[in-house]
Amino acid sequence: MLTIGALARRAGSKVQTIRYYEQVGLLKPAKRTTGGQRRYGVDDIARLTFILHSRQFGFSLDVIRELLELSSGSQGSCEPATLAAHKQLNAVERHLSLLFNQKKALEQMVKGCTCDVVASCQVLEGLRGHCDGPLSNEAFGGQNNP
Amino acid sequence: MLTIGALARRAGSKVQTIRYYEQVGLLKPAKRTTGGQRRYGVDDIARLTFILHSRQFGFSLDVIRELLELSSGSQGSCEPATLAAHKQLNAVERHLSLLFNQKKALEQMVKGCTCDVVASCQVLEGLRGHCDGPLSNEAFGGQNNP
DNA sequence: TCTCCAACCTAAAGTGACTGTAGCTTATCT
DNA sequence: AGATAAGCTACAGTCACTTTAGGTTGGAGA
Repeated sequence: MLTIGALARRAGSKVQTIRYYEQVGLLKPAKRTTGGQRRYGVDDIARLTFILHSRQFGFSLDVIRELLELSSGSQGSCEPATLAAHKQLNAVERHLSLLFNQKKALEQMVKGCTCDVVASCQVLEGLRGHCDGPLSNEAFGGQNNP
Repeated sequence: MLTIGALARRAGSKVQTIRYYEQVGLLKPAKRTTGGQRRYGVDDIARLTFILHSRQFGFSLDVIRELLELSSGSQGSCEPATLAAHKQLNAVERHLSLLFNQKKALEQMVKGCTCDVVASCQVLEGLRGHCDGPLSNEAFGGQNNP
């Protein structure tokens, strides 16, 4: 039986995060000592690990809730899981291309600025939007509603 | 003189966002009609545009506040701006590599899953962490404290 | 002039996924 | 028995908005 601190060290999370996951129903209410302290077993380690891994993949807590339920029964189709993974992959790819454009535009801005006074600073000019190059809106793929 | 709705359409933001930016002090309190409605001029368009552009680069509102102040005076060094841009570039690059690893791991997971039952689903297995491949923690570059 | 209604207003709460704080209690070690 | 690390709850704070509720204004058509 692990204390909450030991579980946190084991799984690589923070104590508060574990309490938070219990609070929002991702972890089942832990067993308690007579004094009211939480104690955890092997199942709890596995469940927390599942959640933390899923978070690293970027899944939302709501999706993780579904994945946990799916994973706990061993019967039935895994389609919801693969569907969620596909969706997440798409989201990550969209996010990636957005960030990549940010990176390119920032690089241009930083490279372009050889000045040292505000009046002619390429960075500030870029932010003002008085330029046609890769700093214009189009650099971001014209995504208004993400 | 533009209404808040016209300004929003012009600059490509939402009405609520404009009011929010005023509330947190990024936009100066707008002129008002006798009835209390906001009216905007050319300066306001420029300032809002600056903010929106900066947000597209991923700058936080606090940083944008500084950039605005810097930009409004034309004297002085632009070093704080280039410094902020460098920092932002670094942050974007870190974020990119994290996302790239997420993408690779998700692709592996999705590609690997040819099953259709929960018991042998590669996606769920990957989340459980019972595998050594690119789905393990190392796939994320071991970044615990970002 | 009257009426209508889209567009405006404020204040406050909600979002996601935690993190931090205050003030107290428990478990363990010596 | 006393010290103290680690635990507990409840609630506020973070960021950058978004949503909601309930009321008011401005301009256009009849």
